Amino acid sequence: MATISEVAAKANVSVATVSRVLNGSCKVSEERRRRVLQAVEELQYEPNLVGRMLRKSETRTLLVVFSIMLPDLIRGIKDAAAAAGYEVILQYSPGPDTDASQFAMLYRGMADGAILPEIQIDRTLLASLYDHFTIVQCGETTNDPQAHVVAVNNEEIACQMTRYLIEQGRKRIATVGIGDCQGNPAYFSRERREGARRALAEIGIPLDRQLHLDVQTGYRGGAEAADYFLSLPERPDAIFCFQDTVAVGCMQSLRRQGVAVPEDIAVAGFDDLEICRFIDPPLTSVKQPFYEIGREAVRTWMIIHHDQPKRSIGRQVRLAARLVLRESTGGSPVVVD
Amino acid sequence: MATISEVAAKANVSVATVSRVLNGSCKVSEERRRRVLQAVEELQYEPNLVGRMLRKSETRTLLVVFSIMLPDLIRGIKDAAAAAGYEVILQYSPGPDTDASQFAMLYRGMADGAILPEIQIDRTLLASLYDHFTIVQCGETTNDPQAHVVAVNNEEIACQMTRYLIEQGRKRIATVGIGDCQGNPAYFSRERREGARRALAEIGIPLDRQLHLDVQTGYRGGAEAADYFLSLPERPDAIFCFQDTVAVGCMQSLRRQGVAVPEDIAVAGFDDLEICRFIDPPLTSVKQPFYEIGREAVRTWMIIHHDQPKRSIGRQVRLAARLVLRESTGGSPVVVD
DNA sequence: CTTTAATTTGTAATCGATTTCCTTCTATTT
DNA sequence: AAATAGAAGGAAATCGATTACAAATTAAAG
Repeated sequence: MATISEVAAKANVSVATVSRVLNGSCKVSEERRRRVLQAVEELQYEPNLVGRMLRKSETRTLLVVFSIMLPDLIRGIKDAAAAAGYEVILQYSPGPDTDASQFAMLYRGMADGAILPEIQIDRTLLASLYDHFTIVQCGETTNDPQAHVVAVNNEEIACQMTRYLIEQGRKRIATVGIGDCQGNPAYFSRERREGARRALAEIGIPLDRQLHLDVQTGYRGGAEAADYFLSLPERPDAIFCFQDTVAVGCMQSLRRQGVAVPEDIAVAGFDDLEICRFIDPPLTSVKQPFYEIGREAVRTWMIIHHDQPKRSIGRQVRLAARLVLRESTGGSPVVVD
Repeated sequence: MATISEVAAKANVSVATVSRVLNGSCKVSEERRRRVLQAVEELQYEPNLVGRMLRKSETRTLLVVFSIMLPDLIRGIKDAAAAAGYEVILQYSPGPDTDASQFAMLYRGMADGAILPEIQIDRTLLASLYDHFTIVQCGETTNDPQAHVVAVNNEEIACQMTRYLIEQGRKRIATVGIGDCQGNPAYFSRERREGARRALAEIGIPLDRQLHLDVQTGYRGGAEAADYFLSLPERPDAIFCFQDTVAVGCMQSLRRQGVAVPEDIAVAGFDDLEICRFIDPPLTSVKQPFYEIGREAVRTWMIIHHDQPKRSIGRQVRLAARLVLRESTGGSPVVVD
């Protein structure tokens, strides 16, 4: 790989001139500019990012730590970052709790800040990240007024979904949320459950503790939830899972035990992953605008990073989601806006 | 974030001494070492990777460009990289063809080399990558003897799967491979198809061109394949898809059109993703040892990078896969080693 | 008690880029 | 033709770490 001095030597100019040609400060004569560009071409020169980062004390790189792969969200992040001249580096953090090791890139100066999509993380660790860097969370929410969050309006859309289930004649409506290792529900689960509670309250049904539990993310968690509900003396007639993978696992376990979906128990999910259309019965879900969430998260990051005095009020963006109705909840399949 | 000079100032030593304490060259007096470690502790100092990379002209970072998310594979890569003292940065490259922009990190000096899991990529681009960097491919294969590849023995295991389908009484066995935008099949598809061909040849059935096609990766490709097969005058009685997502899409389309799986048509997949156990009927598949593939890919990278003269013979590692038999192919569900 | 060897420590160069500062050159004005 | 303003380009500092080399200190040997 060629360096700037090799380009300078080949073009017979100083390194300063090469840098000026490539970075726009346009006080370079046409003749020299041509020579430089030709040398760049011939040597296939690409400026070394490490050198630039060091000199500028800025990496122009965003760290994205994700726990579940949402292609549209990643695309939204990448597109918005590219538009702002930033690189993106991804870190995969499996498991319900994200630990400090995932942020080594941040602490060691390889990124200017981070976007945390759908990440559950210890409050203390999160606070220390906020102290040192610009951090934007998305998907997962929080009640911390200083946090920067981009997410859908969980409570509202969960309320709508629950109302829809009620319209379909369901009365014993269960919910399955996502919890971390210690069994604390994710904050988005609380919001969604609150929406469900509100819809039930509207028709005078109080919250039945038995019908609401939190599991770990993934198919297995859904299967466990189904087994639990089937063990109850009074089974639910609808199960609203706060993630599609959980709903898929739930449906599988119900079917295996001879329970018909949606006839005996309706099942709804959340996220509207592609799999929803490809399982049997197709799964009713909540479509999150993942691409827009990713894009907004980066825009928010840019705003905070450039304009914001440290540790002021958090910026919280809520986007609209919509119901996607399919066969798993009975009724006729439509998309409700 | 503190720098090495701040640590040096606080400990009242030179920066060289701080570096020596932290990098092991152990000729530092106990007294000074203690002072340095205390300053490091108090300032929460973490060496800046950008500075280190520049000085050492080495990033100790691997770029991983992936097109489909395989958690175990990523874990295998991360674990092996960490064991060798390397960082990993992920890049997501959706779509069937990976273009040069995904490798900017490499060309701009942010990584020493790359691992390419399940990546389909233009030969010319790949060759130019091999010219400049240490590259290891995994999952996807190639017939280039200079390439470094870690993968399962596709032909052998596909042959076994096809034999199993034949044992189950199937005779018209179709295959669905993965192709890129131009319709060229991925190399792993060719290998798997050759295995299927061999198994059919063993019982005297010649290859029927009509029964073998390539689609784009994902559920939709599988649905398209199913539609095509159902349009044939003589339908197949088994469909062997070379990716699980394709098989899932295929089954959905078959079911929607009233075709019973496995009674009318058996379906088998490849990869043994978690979803296989959670759809109905559970999907027979080929279990790839993804964690080991990731680990071997990194080990291979290290060997090539440190020992190898440029552009010598490629290192090709083949690992064993095994059949996972479930209801989608009839028969009794078992795992065959 | 000196001389020499061994060990520890600090100074300064280095990696590749950007940018400040200063010099050189050209063009304009009087 | 001289004076001055303005433009263009080069030399050198800078970012944060590592490390070769030189200097300083200590230990060992005579």
